[in-house]
Amino acid sequence: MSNTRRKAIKSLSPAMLSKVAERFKALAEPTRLSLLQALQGGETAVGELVERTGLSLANASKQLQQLHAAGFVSRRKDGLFVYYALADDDVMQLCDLVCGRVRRDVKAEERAILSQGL
Amino acid sequence: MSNTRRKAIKSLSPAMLSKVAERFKALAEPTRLSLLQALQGGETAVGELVERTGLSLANASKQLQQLHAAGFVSRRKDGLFVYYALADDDVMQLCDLVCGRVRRDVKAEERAILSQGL
DNA sequence: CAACTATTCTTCTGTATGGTTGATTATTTG
DNA sequence: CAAATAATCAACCATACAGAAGAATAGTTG
Repeated sequence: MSNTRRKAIKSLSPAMLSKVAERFKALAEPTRLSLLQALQGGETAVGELVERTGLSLANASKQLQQLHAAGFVSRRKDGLFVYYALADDDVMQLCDLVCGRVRRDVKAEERAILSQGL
Repeated sequence: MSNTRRKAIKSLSPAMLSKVAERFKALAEPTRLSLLQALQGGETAVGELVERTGLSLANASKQLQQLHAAGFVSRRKDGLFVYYALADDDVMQLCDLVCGRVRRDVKAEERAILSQGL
């Protein structure tokens, strides 16, 4: 029996899979997520992001570059400052989806612990 | 577009950010994505997944465990076989979002190359 | 039980990368 | 020009992890 029923979702080429994985990888680090979070207020300079996140300047800069390479944030230089911003709202859609999962799981875990303590 | 109040991640705790990052990390590897892709046909045993993906048995098993730990796939043992399945359709929503981005970017790149050759 | 099969576990190696530190490049200002 | 500020770059270290190979486990069948 072979896979006769092909769904609307077509199989991606290995090259595509790599690119997709790369994008996910950019979101797979708490520090980068916190930067994205800090960017929700709108376009922000690196220094300000450092204050909001508590990251070191060098590290923040490095992680922002990765987010930029992955296409999740835009970059604009103006004078001494470099301003980053969320590239579009795909990012937040992604996070919302995952956050939903996490919240559900956390709640389930809490329930499990509670029922244990009875 | 009206200025619909976008429900954003409001200051997730570091612990939450870690959990979210972990979920993304599970999707940040081509091999795991290919396993998810192979699971689109429905519940499938490990051996069959190995055939579809070309992964080694040990590796496939390992990666499936990670996907399971992240809650993206379900696991059911029946006799000698272990059957995995997509846990829900969140996974595919996530992938579709990212695939959309990747496709757009690839096309943009193609255009860039074409316009260079003028 | 013993032989067999599907899966998982264990151990190992190479590589990728997060974060730090210090130097370096832009840009403005005196 | 030199000093000050914002950000990036470069080198480094420690850790994490994908993937391979072989041993071990669990369920099946005679």
